[in-house]
Amino acid sequence: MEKTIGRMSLYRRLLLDIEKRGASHVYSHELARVAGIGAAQVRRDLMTMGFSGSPSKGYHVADLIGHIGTAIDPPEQQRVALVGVGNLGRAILAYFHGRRPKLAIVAAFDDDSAKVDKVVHGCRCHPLRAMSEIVPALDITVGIITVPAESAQDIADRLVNLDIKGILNFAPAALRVPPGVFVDTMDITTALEKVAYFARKGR
Amino acid sequence: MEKTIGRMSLYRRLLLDIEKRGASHVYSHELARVAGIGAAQVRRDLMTMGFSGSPSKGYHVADLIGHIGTAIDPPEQQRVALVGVGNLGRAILAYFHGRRPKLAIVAAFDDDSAKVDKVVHGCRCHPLRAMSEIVPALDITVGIITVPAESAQDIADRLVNLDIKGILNFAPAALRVPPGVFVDTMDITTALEKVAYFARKGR
DNA sequence: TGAGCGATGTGATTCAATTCACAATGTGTA
DNA sequence: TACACATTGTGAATTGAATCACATCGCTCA
Repeated sequence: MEKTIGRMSLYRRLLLDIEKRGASHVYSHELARVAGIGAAQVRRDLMTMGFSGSPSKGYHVADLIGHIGTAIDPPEQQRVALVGVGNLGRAILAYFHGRRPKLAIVAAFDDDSAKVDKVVHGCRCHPLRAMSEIVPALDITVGIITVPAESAQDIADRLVNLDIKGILNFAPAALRVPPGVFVDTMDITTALEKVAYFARKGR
Repeated sequence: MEKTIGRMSLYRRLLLDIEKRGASHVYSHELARVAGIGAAQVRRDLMTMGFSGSPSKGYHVADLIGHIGTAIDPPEQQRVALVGVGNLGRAILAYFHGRRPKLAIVAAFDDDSAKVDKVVHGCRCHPLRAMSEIVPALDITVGIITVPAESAQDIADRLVNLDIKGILNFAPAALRVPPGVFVDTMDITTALEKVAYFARKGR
């Protein structure tokens, strides 16, 4: 079901597009085509999420968008901290700045004195030591790790101690966390090596 | 087997660390622990790659590093183009700059006139129209897409026409490419939404 | 030398994700 | 109304990854 959740966010983006084009209904095979997957996959996903369409009209676009929202959006604002204000950290701050009111990066942390107390893309940068105060105060439940591999585990441990429940990790390191904390690692180096490999070998 | 290839790159990083600490051999359960997975998984992966250890000594670290290298590294330099020199594009250029001689980003493309002909983190930025000349001239086989979602499919089509065989896509869009072209999409928004979801709901 | 121990290598199994295939259903048409 | 059609919803089959479990091997030590 984890994969299904991941696709919901994609479906919603595609549906917003479709809605903008003025269509009120969409067939599973249409949504599948733009999502680049099979129609059965789409129907299975929507079934898993408890959404029904009607035979011969398909799925009601606006309803489905709403349904996805209630299923995957936080009911009220969910707050995120970003640790490591390097190039990648700044890119992520820039990307999310003001984009999702419901899912906002509200604090950044970095020990580089050139960055501390600066406001980067709408987000103030604090020293690492301030984490233990700011994370609980702002009720932050998700962390984004964009520090070098060597410090990633240490940062993860500290975030876990501060009761963070989800981590999006960009460091090329396998984080170990206790059960109950969800981690997704996006390892860009590994991804590029994999793409390069299959570009050479095929499949 | 795609997953196995993806883990090889991780194993190598961990093994380099282990080697640095002076160990000449490593057990599957040790490697598994630092990789955050099961020991059987590690053995299965190494078996898939045709590497053998010895019972009671484990795997020879230096040999294994070498074996992984010949398995997943390009025999000679493989060249990569990056399209879209925004915040994320720059972060990726900075990260890979000079890091992998065998897998080098050798050209960047962007139509923003403030960027064209500038050298960004060791990589010259060309206008998009120059792609059709530069990509074949430099024998580039892999593309990284860091443009907004709207233009991602267009860029992918152009790269495919220029005979690129692998694409690492950061745009939140499902790219459609002909068979024989490998695509990996790293959708940061979707990933963050997924992490936020499981941070709230658990598992 | 040979018995015991702790690894590896791997067939068999489990588990999850995807795809198939078709009965059930709503819509349009005559 | 009744029929034909295209689509949904979903059990069943398939695929693929991860895990289990154990026969086998190589050291070590008595």
